[in-house]
Amino acid sequence: MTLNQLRYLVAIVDSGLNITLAAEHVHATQPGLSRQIKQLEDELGFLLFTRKGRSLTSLTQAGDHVLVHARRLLDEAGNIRALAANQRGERKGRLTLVTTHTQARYVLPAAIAATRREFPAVSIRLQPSDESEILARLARGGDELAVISTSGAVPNAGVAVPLFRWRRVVLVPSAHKLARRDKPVSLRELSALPLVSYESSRKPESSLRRAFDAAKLPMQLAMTAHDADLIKTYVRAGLGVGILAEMAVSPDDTDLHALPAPEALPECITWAVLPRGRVLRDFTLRLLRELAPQIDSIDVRRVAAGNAEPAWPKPPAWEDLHQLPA
Amino acid sequence: MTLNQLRYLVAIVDSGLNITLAAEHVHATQPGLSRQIKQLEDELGFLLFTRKGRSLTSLTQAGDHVLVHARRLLDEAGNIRALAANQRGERKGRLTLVTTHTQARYVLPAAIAATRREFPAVSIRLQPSDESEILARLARGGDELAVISTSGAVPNAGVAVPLFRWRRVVLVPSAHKLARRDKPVSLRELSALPLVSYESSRKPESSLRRAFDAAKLPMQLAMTAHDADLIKTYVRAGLGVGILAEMAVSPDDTDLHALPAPEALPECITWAVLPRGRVLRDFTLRLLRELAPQIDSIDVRRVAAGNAEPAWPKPPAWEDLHQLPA
DNA sequence: CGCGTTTACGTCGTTCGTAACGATA
DNA sequence: TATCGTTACGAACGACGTAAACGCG
Repeated sequence: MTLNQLRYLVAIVDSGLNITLAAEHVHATQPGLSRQIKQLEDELGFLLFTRKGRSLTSLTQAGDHVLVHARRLLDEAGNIRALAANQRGERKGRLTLVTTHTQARYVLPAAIAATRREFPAVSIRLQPSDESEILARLARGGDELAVISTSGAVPNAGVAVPLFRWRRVVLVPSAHKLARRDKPVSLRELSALPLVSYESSRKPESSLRRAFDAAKLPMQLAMTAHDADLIKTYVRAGLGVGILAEMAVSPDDTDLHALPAPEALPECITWAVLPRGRVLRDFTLRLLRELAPQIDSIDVRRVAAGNAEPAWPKPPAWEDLHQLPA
Repeated sequence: MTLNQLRYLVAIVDSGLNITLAAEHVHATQPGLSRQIKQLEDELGFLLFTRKGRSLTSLTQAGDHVLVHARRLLDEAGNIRALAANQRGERKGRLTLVTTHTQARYVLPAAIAATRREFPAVSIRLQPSDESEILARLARGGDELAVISTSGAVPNAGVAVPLFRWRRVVLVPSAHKLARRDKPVSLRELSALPLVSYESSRKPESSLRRAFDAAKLPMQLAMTAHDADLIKTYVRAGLGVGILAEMAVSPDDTDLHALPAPEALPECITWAVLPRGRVLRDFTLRLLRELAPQIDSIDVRRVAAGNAEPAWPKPPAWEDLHQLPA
């Protein structure tokens, strides 16, 4: 059993049992992987894969168990390497962060820019992903950091660090009658209007939907999109009233008007989620500090390593974080 | 970075920074270890050890961090090997269990004998250890299983499985006046007598001591020992009244008489403590089943692997477990 | 026939043990 | 001088890549 054999094992699984593809991912040749897997199977004394003819069809049950431990083992190897890179002040590396479109488009750019200014040699890859897939991806390993929002609840995966609080806004074209309102919009008023919002609002557990349900009011979803820009576009087109995150309205949107959402729509929190037990590179911490200045980096390291229980300060409101610089 | 390099690293640390000694432990030569460590240091880019002249004086701070992850990594490698051994029905192996004298002498023999009958090729090593050191040893890894007692509280290390409940007995020579008593002994009566008990009774947190403190009665410890047999010997010699675990009285002790301890002395629980996240060999589970028939082996596997929260049945009383066979 | 896996073969690198050397208390 | 770590050397093994063969759709 060698580190490489285990690396090959997970590479093959992560490549959908295609050894040739896996070989490219690990920068090796296909026969090399085939042989190492066979040797590993010989050593362990049972088959890791079920085979049909010459190709792999699935993991055996035992192989599945081995895989779990192999991933953890390789995680620790990665931790040692990260530790070492930090120790010798290595300033280059890769930072994969998986998040939703709104975060990627409106929240992260400034923070990423600042991080890259300090670590120009770090290659940052942004992995846009569906709400539901993000935490699964993180659990599978490979990604360093997820940024997601919830309506208050702590995400139950990895180590969740609360970054900031934010509210929704009601977005209408400047010509819309609501644009000339000074008193807040009520949920009842919204109920009468066609709404344009995020795809996730379709889910029954969505906090938007739950707010309407709680008030026993119907909700008319005219259309949904994954993407705040699309929502704006359709609001401009007069398709309906936009409901979206306050971070997504920019001063450039002069043809649109944003109103505070009804109180009945709960405040949301944006979280950074780190894989549990992972050693963070310095630049990851740097990015985190940029996103949430109130967080102590030492604490993050301790909690992420599993050496302390989380006790985070209450996250500031997005508005407060971004009023001064604007 | 290879598995061997990390193995050598922990071997050297566990051998007190003596490379020659470590080399014997891992069945390799001393120059081999020296070189591999040097290569590892080269690859990581910093020193793992501080050196004075040619010999190692301590781990560097970074080395200490690496060590933590190296141990976890090797644990996972061990898990894979254990998994494989189970999978192919391997019936030989090693089971190191660390425990106190009373457990080793009076509780474990029957269970170990039964396990060895089923797994004759398994070499079981019993590691007697001080109460306080047991959990530390377990955390350091290497041992598969600890068996310890508490007065109710769940040991806060690894995965604790409650095996059985037991009470203390008051042990006197047959000629002692207490031997002809039929009503229970009170704490007040004991308070007037010189006691012979376990070494651990000297600690302020000992449940024996706390019982006396709670009753505001003085406690006279005539002598203490680690060892139930020694306690019996000194009880025979008339040094005082023995206070010991009910498991430690055997029917052969015809010259001694055991009375139930006062109600004020709380019931104790004997626990099996498993390292968290470890894959258990079949024979380890077999031993556990022998010690605590009420425990479901599948549950133990799940909880030990960290895939479930513990929900153990209430452990039976030692007396009930052993009345029928006796 | 093309895709993907296995088998065959030769090379290169690496690890390891033996043995000699060096430093230290 | 005994103990422990480092350096030197040579042998053996093992991993890897190239190239060709094999099955399956």
